[in-house]
Amino acid sequence: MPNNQFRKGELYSFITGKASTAIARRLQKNFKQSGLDITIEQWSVLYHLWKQEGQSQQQLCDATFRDKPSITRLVDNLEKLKLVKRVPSKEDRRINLIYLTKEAIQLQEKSMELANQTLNEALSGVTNGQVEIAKEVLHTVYENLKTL
Amino acid sequence: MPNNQFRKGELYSFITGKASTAIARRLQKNFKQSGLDITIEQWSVLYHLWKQEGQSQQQLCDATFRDKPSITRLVDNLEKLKLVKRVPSKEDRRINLIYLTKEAIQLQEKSMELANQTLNEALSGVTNGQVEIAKEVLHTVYENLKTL
DNA sequence: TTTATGTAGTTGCATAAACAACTATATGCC
DNA sequence: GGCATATAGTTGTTTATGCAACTACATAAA
Repeated sequence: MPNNQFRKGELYSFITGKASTAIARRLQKNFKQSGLDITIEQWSVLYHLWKQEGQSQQQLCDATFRDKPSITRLVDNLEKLKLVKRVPSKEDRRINLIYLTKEAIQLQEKSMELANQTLNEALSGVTNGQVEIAKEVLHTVYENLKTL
Repeated sequence: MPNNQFRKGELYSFITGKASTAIARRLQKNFKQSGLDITIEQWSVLYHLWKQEGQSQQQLCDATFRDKPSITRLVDNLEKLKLVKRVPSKEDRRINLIYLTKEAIQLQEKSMELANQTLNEALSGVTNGQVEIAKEVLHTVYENLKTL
């Protein structure tokens, strides 16, 4: 393990993920200031449904890297907010397909604009080349660890 | 904003922090397998106390990027586990100084070893140069956003 | 057809986070 | 000294996560 010694120094910031916490908080704050009353966790589910609605809860688990109970409850809360609807699949009665309401569809544009704006605040002073490498590293880390 | 268009592509992975979630889960799993019965959040507080004990709760807030209620409750739980003790400051009676118990001191070596091992699992296949750049980017993001 | 096994989703419980409201102590100014 | 203001920490409420245990349905083999 040749890199071992080198790497020991600053494991803390990697493990605790202060940067992503900071981005999440800032996005939440920007949502609030614009009168958008959803959590970032709820937004992260909507994000995948905007790309493709009618996904099963299991598909949302895989897409958002959450376990099944987490998605059950996020969908519960999104349903209470009248942003999504559970529709039982006709082919497989175990499955709920999740569909967006009109209200949720209307949230897409504004919230994606806020997300982009937040990301630009976050990455101010960072070059595209650096961003690319950071993305690669984070992706590799995720790939290395995603399998339980 | 010349980089705007470029950056829009993959905001999602940045914002949701799947990589740091994955590291945190893996470390938690490695703790459990070694019979270490603490959460990563508790570990992150102990981490700063191992470097310097007798810090105030406010100092721990700053160090761990958490708000005061979060630290109050983490210290509550660490106290229940008999890993730390609150000692009222004699100079300023508003302040609690947090000290480690013998049990907590004994946890340091094993848990840091597991943290290093987890980080090496996470960074397998990533070069030192890439890690350095990723660290810089994450640090810049944190600096850009840390002020509420 | 029955039985075993796997998959989708839910519920209970403990821990943690964000935010607002609160208490107690300290500090600085009149 | 007395009052305003700031700081340290706590408590309540809502939302979210991780894990284990559970129900319901599907599939494949005996």
